[in-house]
Formats: sequence, structure tokens, C-alpha cells
Amino acid sequence: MTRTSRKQLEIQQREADILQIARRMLLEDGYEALSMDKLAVELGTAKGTLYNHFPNKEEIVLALVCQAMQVRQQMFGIAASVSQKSRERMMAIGLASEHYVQKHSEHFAIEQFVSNSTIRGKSKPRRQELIRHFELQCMGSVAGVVRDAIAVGDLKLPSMLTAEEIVFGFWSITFGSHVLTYDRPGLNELGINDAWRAVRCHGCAMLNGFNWNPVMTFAQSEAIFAELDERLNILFDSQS
Amino acid sequence: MTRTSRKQLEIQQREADILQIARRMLLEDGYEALSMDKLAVELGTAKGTLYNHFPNKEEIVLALVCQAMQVRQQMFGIAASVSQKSRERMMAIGLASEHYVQKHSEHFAIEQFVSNSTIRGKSKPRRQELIRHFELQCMGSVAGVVRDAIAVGDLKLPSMLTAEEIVFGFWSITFGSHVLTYDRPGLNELGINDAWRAVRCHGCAMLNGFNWNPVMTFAQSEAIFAELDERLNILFDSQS
DNA sequence: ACAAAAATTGACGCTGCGTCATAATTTAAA
DNA sequence: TTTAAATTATGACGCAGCGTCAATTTTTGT
Repeated sequence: MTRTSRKQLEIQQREADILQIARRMLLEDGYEALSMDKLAVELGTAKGTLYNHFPNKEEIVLALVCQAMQVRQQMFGIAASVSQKSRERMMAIGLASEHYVQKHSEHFAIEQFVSNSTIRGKSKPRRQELIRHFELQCMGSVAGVVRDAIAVGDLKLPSMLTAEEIVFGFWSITFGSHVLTYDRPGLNELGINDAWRAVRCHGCAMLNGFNWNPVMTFAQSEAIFAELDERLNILFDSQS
Repeated sequence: MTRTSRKQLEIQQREADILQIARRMLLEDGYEALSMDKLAVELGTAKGTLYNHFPNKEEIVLALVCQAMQVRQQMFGIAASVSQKSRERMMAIGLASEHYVQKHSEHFAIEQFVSNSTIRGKSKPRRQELIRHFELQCMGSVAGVVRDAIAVGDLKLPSMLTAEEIVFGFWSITFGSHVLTYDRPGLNELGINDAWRAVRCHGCAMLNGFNWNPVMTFAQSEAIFAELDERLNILFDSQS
């Protein structure tokens, strides 16, 4: 019994090691630099052993993406419950996303690898579902806030849109801005001094444009963001 | 003289052929499927000849990206001049972007390959500058509209933001939504029935949130979008 | 203790990128 | 037209990476 579990643990531990090393390689030198041969050498085993854990290179990357999305999803969940007021909850989720990109950029960067590439198709359905699951949960967190806002009367759903389509808009602007900010070199030299604050302002403008109560100025919005940020930092720190 | 130019033309023609074939390969089967060997076979020359035209694989992709961005930039330029009213010009650029993704998806898809990848670094500075140039021109088209709007009094620039940061917000939402729409499978099954219209609504909400005159309802906005779309289609068609 | 099952190994086949010495072709001058 | 120099074309080669598999070692269960 003790021997079984020892071997089991050894294998589990190695899986974690593999992911750790793979993540470092990816972040240091990009997707091309992730080599199964080198990974095996660094792990201290033969290459064949790697393939007992993952059927191919893509699955390793996908596993890392799963880890990343899980972190994100947890942060979204926390953010969605940081306040009672629907608009503040929405803002908090935006902040969580910002926080995720800035303080967990190792995860965010890895999410990016998969969004474009041919990686998706080569993985087992199992992992695809998992990723979809986390995506759905993130979507769900935000959609919940929207529905609550409608129920409470803070937001009147435009006849043209579903609640999910409202979410999609905010998803787009945060996703878009974070991708642009993260891997576009030299936005600063284009007159974009503080992309993060700019996006918060745009989010505020959009919320105002939907008449999401309480409507507020950018200055008021920034003050609330500051408060929320403090509260979130405490929650996030206590989490990890 | 005739013989020189004949050889010259033959070489130019081949460069176009290379790009044509490479584009098809990329679109059909993704980045991994772009093989220099196969490309040479299909071109009907030896592999070495390819390397007389492009120093490496990445340069080919970058060349395709340049073509793509040039198309986009031209469409933006046309859109920015389709109306006198600043808000309509802004909407037109959004439409142009939508049009670009939908009707020139072969170019849009190729832009995506380069945004993440390790491709960027491996190319000659010359090509990097060219890409930056087109990016600047697109940015410039939109920033021009914003500045005009401010000058005319349609928009009051918030004290917190620069004109370029305003552009950045709209860039983010269009870029983000188009990437999400294009390569996220099954948005429809998430309750997002018409992502395109949703984004137009969000854009409208954002413009309203900035008090960009004339403020309008989503329904009014859609009507104007329809008009603009007609006008743009004529212009775009006559262009190509 | 021992046989069956599971895990490990690393050489092997294959594909792909980029190079380079050699060959073919084009250009330009005599 | 002839011919030498310059340009262009060729494809075999070196190298690296992915995934496989038969042979070997280790673990498990009896």
C-alpha cells in the first residue's frame, strides 16, 4: 500500500514538474523553444517517459492553459462577490482581469499561445471540454452580474441584446485591450500613456451608455476602482 | 533591354506566386502546414530559389501580413471620409473593420498569425517598419476623426484621456470582438446570437457614454449603420 | 518468490529548415 | 558573334525536433 502510493505520488509529482519546466521554457523563449527533447533532459528522464504523461506537445500546452484559466476563473468568482452593487461588481471583474494580466502574466501569456494557433485541434476532447468549462464559468460569473442588475433594476436590458451579448461587449474590450497592451510593443510612443486607466474609462463610458445605475463620471469611477482594488487585493492575497 | 525586363518580370511574378501559394497553405491548414519544401514543389522550383526571394519562412508570413494591413489601412481611409459628421465617420470605421473581417477574412486570418508568435523577431527591420507604418496609418485615420470631433465640438475630450487613448478604447473593442468572433468556436451556443450587431451596440453605447454628438438610441444607430454600409459597399467595390 | 503488469529507455524513422558548392543561365563588353 | 563575369537555380547535406516501439527494468499482486 505504501509502495503503491509512493509510485503514484512520484508520477503525480513528475507531471507537475513537467508543467513547471514547460511553462518556464514557453515564457522564456516562446512556443518554438518548447522542445520535448530538452524538456526530457531537464526533467532527467528519457523522452519516452514524457509521452506516458502527455500524448503530444500540444497537450502540455493545453494543460498549462487549463491551469491558467482556472486561476482566472477563481479571480472572477471572487470579484463578482466583492460588492452588493451590480455596477461595482461589474467594475470589480474588470479589475480582476487587469490584475490577472499584471500579476499573473505567466498565466495570461500562456493563454495567448493557444488562442491563435493550431494547438487547439490536436488535443484530446477531454481537455477541450475542460477549457470550455472554465470559459463558461467566467462567462457565467459576468452574466450573473448582468442578470442581477436587470433584476434589481440597475440596468434595463436593451431590446436588441441578450444578457450574454452584453457580457460579450465587456469581454471584447477587456480581452482586446489586454492583448494589445501585453504584446504590442511601444503603445506608449503612440500617445497612449496609461492604457489600463484608459480602458477603465472606456468601461465606465460603456456602462454609462447602457444607463447602468448609478451613472457616474470618470473621476467618481476611478475613486470606486481604487476602493475595489484595495478590497480585491486583500481577497486575492489571502487566496494564494 | 527586352530580355532584362523579361527576367525581372519573371522574378517579380514568382514572388507574387510564392505569396499566393503560401497564403493558401496558411489558410487551409494553419501555420505548421506552411512548409518550404512543399511550397517549392508547388511552385515548381528548387527550394534554394525560394531563399533568393525570402531569407526565411517568417519573412514570407510577414510579407503576407503587410499585404493584409495595407488592405485594411485603405479601407479605414475610405471609411473615414465617407461622411462629414464625426460620429458617423467613427461608425464607418467600425463598419470597415467588420467588413474587413467578414469579406477579407483571408487577410484578417493572416494578421492573427503574427500577433502572438515568435514570428515577429525573426524578420528584417525593413519589414517591421512597414508593418508599424500601416499600423500607424490606421491609428492615424481614427485619431484624425477624434481630433476633428473635438475641434467641431461633437466631443469634449475628458480631462483624463488623450485623443489616442480614446482611439485605443475603440481599437480594443473592435479588435477584441473580432478576434473572439473569428476564432472562438460556438459563441452562438453561449447566447450570443449576433456578435456583430452586439458590438455595434456596444460601440454606440460607448460613444453615448462619451457624449459624442449626436447621442442616439441603438435603433437609430442601426439605421445609420445600414445607410453607411450601403455607401461603403459601393466605395469598397469600386476600389477593388 | 515469482509471474504478470506497468513504466522506462533511447535508438530510429520521418519531416522540416536553411546552407552551400556546383551547375545553368543571363548580362555586358569586346 | 564570342566570351568572360555576374546572376540565378539546384538539390544533397547537416542539423534539430516530434513521436514510436521493441527491448529492458521496475513495480505490483499473489
